[in-house]
Amino acid sequence: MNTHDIADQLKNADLKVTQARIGVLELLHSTSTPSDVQDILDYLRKQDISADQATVYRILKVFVENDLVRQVEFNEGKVRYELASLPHHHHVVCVKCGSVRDIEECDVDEIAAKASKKLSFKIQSHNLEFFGLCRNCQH
Amino acid sequence: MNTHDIADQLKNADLKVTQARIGVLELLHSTSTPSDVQDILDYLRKQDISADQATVYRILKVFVENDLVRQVEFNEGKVRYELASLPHHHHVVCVKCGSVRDIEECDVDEIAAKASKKLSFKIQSHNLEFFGLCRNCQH
DNA sequence: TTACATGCAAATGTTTTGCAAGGTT
DNA sequence: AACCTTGCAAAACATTTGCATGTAA
Repeated sequence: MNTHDIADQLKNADLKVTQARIGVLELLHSTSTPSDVQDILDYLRKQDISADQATVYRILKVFVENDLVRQVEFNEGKVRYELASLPHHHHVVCVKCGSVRDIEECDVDEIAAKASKKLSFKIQSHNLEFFGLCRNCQH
Repeated sequence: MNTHDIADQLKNADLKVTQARIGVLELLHSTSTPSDVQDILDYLRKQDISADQATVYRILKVFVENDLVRQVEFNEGKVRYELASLPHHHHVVCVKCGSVRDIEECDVDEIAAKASKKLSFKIQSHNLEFFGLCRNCQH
């Protein structure tokens, strides 16, 4: 995904194309582990874009509202962000070293459908995270 | 669950029995929605126990380490806590009004087993939260 | 008595907001 | 030009830490 395609992604969502927004999407496109705000600020600084933290939070808010990114949490007391366009998946987080792996399989929709009916909820999304020890940290 | 039983719960975990710890467990026993730290502070104040916030965080840390409570997050940028002794379940969170309902069914273990094998992870726990609109907020 | 738990205060980390200035369309 | 986006500064909220004091066992 190059800068031009990313700009299109923004235009399609009726969002103005700015350096900071492009930078945020670039980072999220380039990594598989969901990024937190600090990751994003560090990346932007390296790219000489250096957006303010308030700007990054506002960008992420707009992106979530426009379904460009999703929020994810790993029990850290802070929110992480990943592209909403990623194929649906879940995460396995190592509680010791923090490494993250993806899981492609997801049979959660059935559970969601049942719950939706039973509770009269209109379910829009779900988060599923696994916690444990990665291969290295098991010793 | 009365105060005596809660004290036993602490003794079984080799933890000293204090008013603040009893209070925290009392609250978590009394509600089905996972509590955040502010909920806990408010509850303790009402009970004239009034623990300091640092104390509450330390209590929760010890409780998590001793498997008395679990951490849960609803994409709020903060951690919530619920009893680990609750039957395994998941949550449905209304993104508009914040109301929370429980789901008892859980077929996630199969997914976990597969992923565990594939990634050589030793999976210890998982969080699954659904987000959507409750019956009232759909209009 | 002894080890652990707490209070207080301060620091650190995360997220939000107001307002003026700047940039995109 | 009009509207949206950003920077800056400050505030609000969430979490952690050091150290002296208090308390359960």
